[in-house]
Amino acid sequence: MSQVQEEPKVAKDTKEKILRAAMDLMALYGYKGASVRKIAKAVGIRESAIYNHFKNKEEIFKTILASLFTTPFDDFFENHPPEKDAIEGKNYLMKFAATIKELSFDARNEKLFRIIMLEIMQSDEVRKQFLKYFFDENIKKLSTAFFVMMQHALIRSGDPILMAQEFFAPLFYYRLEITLFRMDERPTHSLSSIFEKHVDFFWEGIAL
Amino acid sequence: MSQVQEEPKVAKDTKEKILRAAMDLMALYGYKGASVRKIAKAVGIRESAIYNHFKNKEEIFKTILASLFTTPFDDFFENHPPEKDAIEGKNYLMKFAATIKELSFDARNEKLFRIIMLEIMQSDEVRKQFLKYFFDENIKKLSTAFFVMMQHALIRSGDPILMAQEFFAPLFYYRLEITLFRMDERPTHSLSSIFEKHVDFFWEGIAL
DNA sequence: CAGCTATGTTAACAAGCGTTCTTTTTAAGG
DNA sequence: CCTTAAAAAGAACGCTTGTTAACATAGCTG
Repeated sequence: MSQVQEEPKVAKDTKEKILRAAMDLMALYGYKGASVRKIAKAVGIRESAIYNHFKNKEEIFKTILASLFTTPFDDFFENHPPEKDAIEGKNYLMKFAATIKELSFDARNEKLFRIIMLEIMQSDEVRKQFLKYFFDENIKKLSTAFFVMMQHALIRSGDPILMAQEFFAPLFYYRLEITLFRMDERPTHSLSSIFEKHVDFFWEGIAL
Repeated sequence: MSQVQEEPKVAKDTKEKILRAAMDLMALYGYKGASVRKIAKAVGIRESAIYNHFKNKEEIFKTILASLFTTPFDDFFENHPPEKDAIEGKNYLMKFAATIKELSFDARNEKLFRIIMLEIMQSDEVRKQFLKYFFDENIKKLSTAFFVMMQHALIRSGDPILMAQEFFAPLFYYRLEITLFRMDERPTHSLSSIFEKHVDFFWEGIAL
């Protein structure tokens, strides 16, 4: 019995340690700056031991990438399908902004965002995924929400996609600002209410 | 006669060639990826000859940086001081957006923007300058414009700084989108009218 | 023309990189 | 206890990196 957990315990442990260390270092120094030796040292093993767990450095990065773009937004739209919940109007937008805000102040998501920003101009894969999530899918879902709001005469009519971009862009902008502030250890508490302010301002501009 | 151009001709020539080559390569591969040897090869000299013109690689980068953040926005606000011209209302915003649009489709500025985005998480100096220009100064000037518009009852009242951020963020977002699209050789002509659309949408939200 | 300075080449350095090979250590199962 | 396989260490490889030193070659200035 116990056929379920057949895998070697320690191995999986260090494999995850490697991924965690690699993620930390890449979030700090980028793909190139996070050398195999530095990663190994952070884990507490020799660099050659890394190759017992990963084919090469790129595979480490690929593995991290795979976890990079999962769930952050999918989760929201699954729990709050625009077709149904967008009726809430401003409240729906507030919930969305609150999600972004949460992510902005979450340590793990901060690391992921850093890696994305560090490699977005270098890695085709990162850029592809970024465009897919941050521009295409996200905007598409949000535009559905605005379309629904228009149908229910909650907001003025117009191009839902443009509206979605206009709504999302400042959120992205503030999120980037927080990350950059934090890198210089500048305080970010003044930015903590900016997401709500954005929704207030935006809603006032579109509400009927 | 011709007393004007007293300086050594060839020297300044190659020094500028080095800067240009370094800028090209750094815009493509980042600071680390643009090795001294690659730069030298692009210029057509040996890597050691570089050190006749610059103390080290970092000095090359610093020199480029110094030219990075000059004038793009300063020019606009000098030619269109918000205290005087913001009376134009929507037209003023349209002019500002047009400037961003121009920069987005200008080859040289594209390179500068790439370098900024590539090094913003790595170089303290780049980040500092970026925050100064793209967030602080820019927003401050724009907020003056909105303040003037409020005084003249062209737009609804509110926090001018928030309004400036809300106006600028989508411009930045679209500009980033264009750069990313172009890296994948995706067409950007569909984005050429987005700046005007943004102004239209935004103005409708704040106009009285 | 001699000499100086600027600019270039050639060669080399120490260090770091990703990766591979061989050997040793560790842990588990029959 | 012995076998076996996994995981780690150690050493080395070929390569690239930034930088320096020694030397050559111009071109201008006296």
